[in-house]
Order: sequence, then structure tokens, then C-alpha cells
Amino acid sequence: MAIDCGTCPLRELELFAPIKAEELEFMKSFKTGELRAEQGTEILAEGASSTQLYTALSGMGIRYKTMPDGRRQVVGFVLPGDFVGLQSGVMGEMQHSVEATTAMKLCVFNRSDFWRLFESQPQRAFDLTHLAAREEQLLGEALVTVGQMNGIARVAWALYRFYQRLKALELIENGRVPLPYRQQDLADAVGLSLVHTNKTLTRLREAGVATWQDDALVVHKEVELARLGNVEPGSISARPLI
Amino acid sequence: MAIDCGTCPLRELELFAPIKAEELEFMKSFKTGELRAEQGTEILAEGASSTQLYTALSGMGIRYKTMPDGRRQVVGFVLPGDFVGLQSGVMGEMQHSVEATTAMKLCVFNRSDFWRLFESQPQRAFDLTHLAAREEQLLGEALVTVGQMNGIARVAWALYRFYQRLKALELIENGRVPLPYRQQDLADAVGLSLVHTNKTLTRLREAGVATWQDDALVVHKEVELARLGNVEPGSISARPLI
DNA sequence: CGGTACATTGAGGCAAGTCAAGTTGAGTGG
DNA sequence: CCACTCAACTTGACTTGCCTCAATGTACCG
Repeated sequence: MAIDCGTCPLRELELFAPIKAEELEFMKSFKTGELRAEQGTEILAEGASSTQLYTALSGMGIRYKTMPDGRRQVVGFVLPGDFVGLQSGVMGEMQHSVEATTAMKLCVFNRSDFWRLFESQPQRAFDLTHLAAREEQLLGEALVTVGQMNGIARVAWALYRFYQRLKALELIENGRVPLPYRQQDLADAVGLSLVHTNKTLTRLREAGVATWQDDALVVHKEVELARLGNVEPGSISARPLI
Repeated sequence: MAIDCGTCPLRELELFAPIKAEELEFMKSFKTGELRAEQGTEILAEGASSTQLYTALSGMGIRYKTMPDGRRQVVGFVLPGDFVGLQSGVMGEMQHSVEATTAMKLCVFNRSDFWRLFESQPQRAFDLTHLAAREEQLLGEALVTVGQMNGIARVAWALYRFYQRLKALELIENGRVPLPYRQQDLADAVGLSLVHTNKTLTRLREAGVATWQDDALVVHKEVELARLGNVEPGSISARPLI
């Protein structure tokens, strides 16, 4: 178990803003270990007050809320570099659950050290707030999409956002990005039924825009996909990595 | 223009967590003035990088995103005590616009002092992150509602949340809370058409659950409204006031 | 007293939901 | 190596909640 944040491969990506040596030093003391979560494991539970917070290192997860009647709304997808458990850290309780969709490796922090971060590392505290504001931004965009767009636009939006994020993580190979989710996950994320989501994916595939099969997404017409999803094409701006 | 945060009437509400004298002292130096916004004024614009941040003191506003085709998604309602402009302060750019629905009075802060807050007031920085996490929570709940619920549940959810928030602000009088928005605002918030929203409000009124007329909301069956909106009845937990 | 803004109501159409029946592929075990 | 199971994906047929269009009502205002 390597607690060497200095060689963390994620930090080398352009996606993540560089940090000072002193901050890196602090992060080493903040990090208390690594967690390996198997596929299907629940990492954080809605309503629970976890003593641990995480940054995803590898693998993919899903954030969701469950309704009384069993239905589910996916509120986000966890990719490497994402911070998990901020609500728990700051408000004492998670408002959604987080589950490992694939096997995951996560960097573990203690909630009890959280305050120390704010006290002694203002830049890191700022970064944390930055991440919180980003989450808010992402959710706001999801709300716009689900609230205002029709089926094809919703699916296109989700696929294009996946494509952008995974490309920024340099997980793209031969034009394919890994996308190990189920259609049901996408359906629950965009507020469509599974059947309609499936038919919409078929339409996108037959239109030659994008193909999502065998846990991988291939975008054939990037600009067209972005247009359908009402997203500005382009890459994602740099952001902090906790 | 009174820059005396010590006598700020909002602080006396139970809704807002008390702060230390030293923090209050800092807030006085952080506050640079007050802004009066007339009805209909745009306080912050989507995509703009404002040099000012605000806390609403009185009046009500609306947060929204505009789509290329002119449609609008309301991402939140600004009530007294709400912090406005966090995204701008931390990411440099607003992701949604904020408009004054009624005349408003706002506490003004300079973005350039923002960093000073993180450096010298870790508790206030923590509180700010807390607020950001709350925004995230609220948006997550809105996403669940718009993504999974039918018309009546969406409208009931929105009305009950208004009722809870306004009650916590002690703006309730004779069982009525002020609600100076238009039906179109509610429609754009819950992702329904104006016509359908209107018909749904009529149904709620005729069922004797809640009546929203003349800029005021009267909830006749509180528990029933909460049930319809899939909300836990009860009051809102305390939160920081910046 | 026409103009404007918002609320209300009816009629008809369609996007998306539900139901139901396969198909496919991976795993498992006899 | 084939039969069986199970989870995920497909596809077709039917239904409906919500949308759009279009009028009308109502209050306020210059």
C-alpha cells in the first residue's frame, strides 16, 4: 500500500491542477490508506455518517438516491480523481449512496482530520470548496437536461459528458472510452425508462453518431453528439485533485 | 447603510447557526456594503465573472439557466440568508443567472477578499463549504424529483419545500407564507409546461391540500402535501449564514 | 379604455411509459 | 459438451401523462 502521493499517476494528467510541495506533504499525512472495493460494493450509504472520505484512484462508481417505491435516480458517476463523501465530511451525513460499478481503488482520509485541513491548508480548503462548486455545476446541468430536454438530447448529453471526462483522464484508446455501466444506470441518470433509453441508444447508433456496446463507447461524430446533447464541444478545464 | 452584522436580524433566527464574536468581527470587514436590487434586476449573469458576492438579506430571487432555444430551467430560489455567487468566487464564473423576483436587499462582499477568508477564517471557510454541499444536496433532490416523479409529486415537492423554508425564516403569518413567484417560475423549476402546472395546482387546491394565490401559499394539509411530494415532513436543520 | 401580464380552461396529438416476449452471452454444473 | 440459469439487452404493441395550440378570463395601469 503506497502512501506516496508524490507519484500518484493521476497528478500527472493535465486535467488536475498542480499543487505545491508543501501541500503534497500535507496530503501524505492526510491520507490514511487505500481501499479496494469490489464490483458492486456500497462505499457510502445515503443517510449514513461515514468516518472516512475518499478520492477515487481507479475504477468507476455510481452515485444514486433511492426512492421509497424502489426507483432510483442516479445523481452522478464517479471516475478517477473524484472526491467522494464531501457531504458527509461537512454536513455529517451523505445525501446519496455511492457504489462501485467496477472494482475500484480509493484513497482514504479520516473525517476527523478534515478540520485540520481547513485550519492549516487554506489552499486545500479552497480546492475542496472548488470541487463542491463543481458538483453543484454538474448537478445543475443534469437538472437542465432532465427538466428540459427530450430523450435523444438527454442520452446524447450523458454520452458526450462521459466521453469528455474519460478523454481528459486519458482513458481513450483507438477512439474508444471504457464505459462499464448498464443501460439501466444511464436510464436512471437521465430520467427515462430502460426501454426508451435502449431505443434511443439504437437511434444514435443507427445514425452513426455514437455506439455504446461491450462496456465501451465509440463516438463517431463528436460534434454532432455534442450538438444533440446541447453541450459546448471542447475539453474540460483543469480542476483540483484532493 | 448599516454595516453592523451584529444586529443582522437574520442571525437571530434559529435556522442560522451562531458564530463567534471574532468571526462576526471578520464579517464586518468582509462586508463592503449593501445592494438594493429592484424587481426584475439581474444580479448575476450566467457565464459572467462577477467581482462581487452576496448574501440575500430580504426579498426573493430566482436562479436559472437559459437554453439556446430560449427555454429556461430554474435551478433554485433565493430566499433571505442564501449565499449567492459561490461559483463565481471559487471557479471564476457563474453557471446560472440570478434575478431578483421581488425587490431585494443583499449584503455585498468583494471577491478579492474571498481568499483572505480562507486564509484567516477556517471556520468561515468550512461554513462556506457547508453551504456549497447544501446546494448540492438541494440540486440532487430537485434532480430526483424532476427525473422520477409525476406532475403532482413535483409540484407538491416544490410547494412543500417553499413552505418549510419560509416557515424556518419565520415568514409565516396566519398559516400563509409569501410566495411572490409566477406559475411559469414553478413550471420551469419542476420541468413541466405552464399549462400542466396550472392544472396540477388546481387539483391540489380542489383536493384541499394547498392553495397558492395572490403571491401567498396556504398549506391546508401539511402532512398530505409532504407525502405527495415525497418529502420527510419536519423542519430544516440549522445552517451557517455567511 | 386599450394594453399588458398572468392565470385558466378545453381539445387534440405525441413522446415516453408500461407490458410482454424474445435474444444473447456468460457462467455453472451434471 | 450440452442443458440450464441468470442478467442484460432488444423489439413490438398498446397506453397515457404531459405537451402544444388556442381561446378566454381577470386584474392592473397609463
